[in-house]
Amino acid sequence: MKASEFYAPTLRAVPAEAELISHKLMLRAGLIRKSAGGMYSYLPLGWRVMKKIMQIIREEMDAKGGQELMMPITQPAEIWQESGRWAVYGDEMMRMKDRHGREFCLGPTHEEMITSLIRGEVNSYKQLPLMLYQIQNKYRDEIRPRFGLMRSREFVMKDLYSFDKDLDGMNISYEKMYDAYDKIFTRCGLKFRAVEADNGAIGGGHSHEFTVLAPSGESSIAYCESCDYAASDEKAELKVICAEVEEMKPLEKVLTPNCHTIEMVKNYLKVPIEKTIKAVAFQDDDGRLILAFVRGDHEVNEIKVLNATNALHLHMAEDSAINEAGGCAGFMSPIGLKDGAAIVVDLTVMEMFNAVAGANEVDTHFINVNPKRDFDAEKIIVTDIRMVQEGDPCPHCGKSLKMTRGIEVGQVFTLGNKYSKALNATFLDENGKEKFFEMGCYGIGVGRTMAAAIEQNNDADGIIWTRAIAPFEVVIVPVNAKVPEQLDYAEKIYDELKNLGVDVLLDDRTERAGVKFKDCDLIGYPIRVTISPKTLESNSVEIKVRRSGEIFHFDRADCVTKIFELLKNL
RNA sequence: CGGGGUAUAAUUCAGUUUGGUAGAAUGCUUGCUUUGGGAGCAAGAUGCCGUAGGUUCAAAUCCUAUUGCCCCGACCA
Repeated sequence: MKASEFYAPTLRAVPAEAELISHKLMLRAGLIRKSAGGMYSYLPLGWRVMKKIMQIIREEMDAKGGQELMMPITQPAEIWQESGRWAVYGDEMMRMKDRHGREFCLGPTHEEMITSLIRGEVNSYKQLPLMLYQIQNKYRDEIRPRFGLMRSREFVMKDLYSFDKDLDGMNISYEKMYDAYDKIFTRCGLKFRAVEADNGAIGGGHSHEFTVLAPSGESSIAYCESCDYAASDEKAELKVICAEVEEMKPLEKVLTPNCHTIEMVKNYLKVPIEKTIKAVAFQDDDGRLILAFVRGDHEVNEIKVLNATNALHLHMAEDSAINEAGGCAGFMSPIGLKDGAAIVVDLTVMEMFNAVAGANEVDTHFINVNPKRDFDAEKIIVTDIRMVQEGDPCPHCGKSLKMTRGIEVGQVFTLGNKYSKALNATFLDENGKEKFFEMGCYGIGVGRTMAAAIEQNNDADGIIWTRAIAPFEVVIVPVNAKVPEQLDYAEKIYDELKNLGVDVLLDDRTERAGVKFKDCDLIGYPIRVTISPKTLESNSVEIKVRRSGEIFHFDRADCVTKIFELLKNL
């Protein structure tokens, strides 16, 4: 490809709409343009990257036995009504009617579609397992689209669905996909983690989110550097932290005037924060009071509290509800509460000795609280309800966990028979017995993967592509394309590289050298080959590696081979 | 849906307070010079001042409504 004929409009000024580095660079480098909130055109340069990522995905899907197909974007309401999700999906679904008034939606996902396609056609265990996928636009009318391709309303997604005859088969399919995802994101040159996720209401199986590590990401994760454990902050399991065993002293009430925060209590009583017990009061939708207790330096994880109490939603409790239960805001204690409130105590709290806790009276705290002795075991729920913190021990290997932020680029999920059951999709097993398919679904956000790659690989000058997904692997720059010797020389190297199968761009534009260099850095081609009067004179070429900034001078005779070798490590 | 911001040239932004002929830089076109890190000189083209009402002799500017976009939050997974 010749740059003089290639449509790659770069911008000098940073568009005002972009906040995120990757978003700014995608606009400046001419990869994408916005048409409406959360809707983007992919320009030739951006689409080249998308196609390379899709190709990697296809190769890895096919390697696991996946078969590509293509389903309609527009889906009839009936199948969604059948699964019960037409009503549930809400405003996030883009809906429309045809001229006859029939209802349709633009597919936010394709479980219903693929299941209705399979049922009736696949009716024997002999046809299983089956893995079908497509790469297609998805539509989700997000409340707040943001960060360019990170959260958009129309986006390219690879979605694969697996069908198995039993749970063992389903788990094998899951493992295959997990492995494929690992290979895909590794090939894309991303630093990522497979993060343990909870699949909530769907239940029954496993779920992992593949998360690219980036400070700008929307999800927060805890991970271990010593083993491969990683989990989202809300899902990270935590082990008990045992305090040193002490002799239990008698429980005692002390006055703590105006000390309604842990910080104040700690300072007033001059005790370390690890010796205090903190209370957080919630109410659920039914008005039930839920009291959560964690160590003073810990934070309550609302999701875990939710799960421990089977509540649907939590909000901060009204003072009146606290008083009714016999408590006192700011001085809450599990000791001496009336029945009715759910009391959830973190595991670590139970291991504390001679601690400080509220006394359910104004300006009063207990000292020498020993939960094992003083809490009424019958009335409390003891479980892990704290939020993970940097330095917490890894549940797998015990080393310190680290916290980071990340971008979720893919997810693998087992569905069991949720959809096959809802849509009555069955087959006959070895015994002639009718069974529901055991399914799994596996998605990758292609645009988000591109954005994440940029987010993770850039500098002040622009993008730094990994060779595998770079729009071009090599760019050849004759510093003055008006000089025939330079252009001829460049064209010969261009042809030779092309013959070797290298994806190469010849920047034959008659721009000044500075403009071309700036564009090269901005767009981020892994290797730049410069042709100038100096290199012509010595019959050589100058090579610049974008990522390292290294500069090499190769003889004309073997430069093509050397460039080819260099590429292998990029 | 709540809070905040914003809308003027292809892009980034002045101009709005105090109403009076639409501005700059970059980009674009043409010519000459220049050619290893976003060149110089000269000549150009480019605007429903988001939209709709209102006030006024006169509105980019004041008033009302409305819409788009950006950020924070809630919601959703």
